[in-house]
Amino acid sequence: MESHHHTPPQPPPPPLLLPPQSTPPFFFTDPSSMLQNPLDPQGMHDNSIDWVNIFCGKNNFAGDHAKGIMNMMECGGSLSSPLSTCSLMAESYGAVDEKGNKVEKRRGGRLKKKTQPRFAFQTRSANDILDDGYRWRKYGQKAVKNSIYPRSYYRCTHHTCNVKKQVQRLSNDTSIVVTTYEGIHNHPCEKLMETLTPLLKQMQFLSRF
DNA sequence: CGAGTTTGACCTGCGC
DNA sequence: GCGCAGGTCAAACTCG
Repeated sequence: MESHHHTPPQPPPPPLLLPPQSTPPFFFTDPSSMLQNPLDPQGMHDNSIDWVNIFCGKNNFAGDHAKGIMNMMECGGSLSSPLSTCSLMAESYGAVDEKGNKVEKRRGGRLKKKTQPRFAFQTRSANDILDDGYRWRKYGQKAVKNSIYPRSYYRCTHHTCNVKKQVQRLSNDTSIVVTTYEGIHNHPCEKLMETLTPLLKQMQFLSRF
C-alpha cells in the first residue's frame, strides 16, 4: 500500500518566514505554567526554553524543534494554536547502565542509552497522520490496553536517521491524536528543502541583474 | 521492482 | 513461574 506519509501533490506551501505582525503558529495557553518544571518545582535549575526558536522561528517546525528538545526534556507545559491544541509532555529517565550512562528502561526488554530525547504532542485533528515534513515508515501497530484505537509505530526513512514516533488517538477524546517523538533528526527536513530549492534558484537568478 | 504497510510472532519487564 | 503488556521484527503483501 502506498505510504500515507509520502507527500502527495499539494497546493503551494505557505511563505517560509512569518511576517512579523502575523500570529505565530503556536502560542502558550498559560505562560506561567510553562515556566514550572514538574521535575524541579523549586526552580533550582534553569528552566528557560527558547520556545520562540522552537515553535515560531521557521516553518520547519519538525526540524527546528530539535534545538529545544534537550531543554524540553526538563520541562512540561501546553501550547495551542488556532487550529490545534498541543501539549508537551516531558519524560524523565533515572536508570543508569553498567558504565554509568543514563539509560531508558524499555518495556520491550533491552536497556537503551538515554541518547534519544522523547516528547509527545496532543493534537486536535481528524487526521491521525500529521504532516511534519519528514518521511516515515510504519514498522508496527499494537492494540493498547484501555484504548479502542491501536498505537502505530513509525521510523524516519532517512538512512542515517534513527528517529521514531508513535501515533495514537485518545479513546476518551477521539478528536485528539497523541504523537510521541523519540530522537532528533540528523538531516534537513525534506519538505523544507523542496520549498527552499526553487526559492534559492530564483534568488540566484535575480541576483544576476 | 522498490518502497512502504500489514500483521502475527517474538522478546523482555513487571506484577501477582 | 506465569500471564500480560508494550515494543520490535520480519515475511508477506500492496501499490505506483
